[in-house]
Amino acid sequence: MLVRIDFSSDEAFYVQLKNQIIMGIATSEIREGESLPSVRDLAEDIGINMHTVNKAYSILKQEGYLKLDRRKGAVVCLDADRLRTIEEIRFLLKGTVAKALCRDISKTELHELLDEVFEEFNGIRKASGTGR
Amino acid sequence: MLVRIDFSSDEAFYVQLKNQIIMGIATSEIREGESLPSVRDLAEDIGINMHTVNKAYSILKQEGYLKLDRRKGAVVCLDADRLRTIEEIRFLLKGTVAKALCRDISKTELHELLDEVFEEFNGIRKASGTGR
DNA sequence: ATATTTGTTATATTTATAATATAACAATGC
DNA sequence: GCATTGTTATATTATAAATATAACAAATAT
Repeated sequence: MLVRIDFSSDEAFYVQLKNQIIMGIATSEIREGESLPSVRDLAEDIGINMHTVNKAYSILKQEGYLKLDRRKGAVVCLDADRLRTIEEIRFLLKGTVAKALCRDISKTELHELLDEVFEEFNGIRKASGTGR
Repeated sequence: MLVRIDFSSDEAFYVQLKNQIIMGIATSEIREGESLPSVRDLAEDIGINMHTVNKAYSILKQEGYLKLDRRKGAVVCLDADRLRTIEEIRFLLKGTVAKALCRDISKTELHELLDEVFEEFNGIRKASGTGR
């Protein structure tokens, strides 16, 4: 899977990496059971330090996106409990809605934008046997 | 308007302040044309440095939430162009949808969550003559 | 069996950013 | 005139990010 670090961004490298991996899982670019490159390989590939990659992997493990297996490496394994995820999403939406309200963007418009973003994902997502 | 800094949070003070002010505008706790306390007063009130408050105000000014007037102080003034805001919201939604897809949270569920968050805001928001 | 690669941990250093501390300036209000 | 406003400048401290080596145990490969 393709990863690119923006070295001029104000976002921390490990955050960029973490988000791109989540995006990769969401678009089925990388699927459940599949492995990511080793921390050393990926670090070499994208031009950052091994520990920075390790930090991203560790957080993704803690947040329930990866399982770190000695034989298979970093394996995509989505086993977080739904309730906590829903609370996280509610929190994210709260910030988004706040900004929308400040700009007189209506509830309807937000729903439309949400649909558009979903359409965007459907365009990128690859066919899958799992239904995800 | 009420502001409280969580000193044990991992979020930077100026980010906490910035988000709480945006939340305050969204809930009409503070309205367009109204002023925030001076950087020195607010800093004193919430127990942080003047420059940290100034940083939050400056960013809010740059992002089109405040206008800094010498006579009135930091005045709420929402004049950002809609297109850029919509792009920002689309970006935020993209991240949220990605996480939702990883957890098998459906489009319908997200729409429902969005409605719930709106309901939450409607509960908090105070009546206003402007329609905001 | 030996060598290599894996995740993982430890320690140290450098760099960047956040936060604080004083100080000062020009413009405004009282 | 005097206090307060946003604003800028400079310096220091504290924290976090990023890098650099190194090492260990477990697993894989040769």
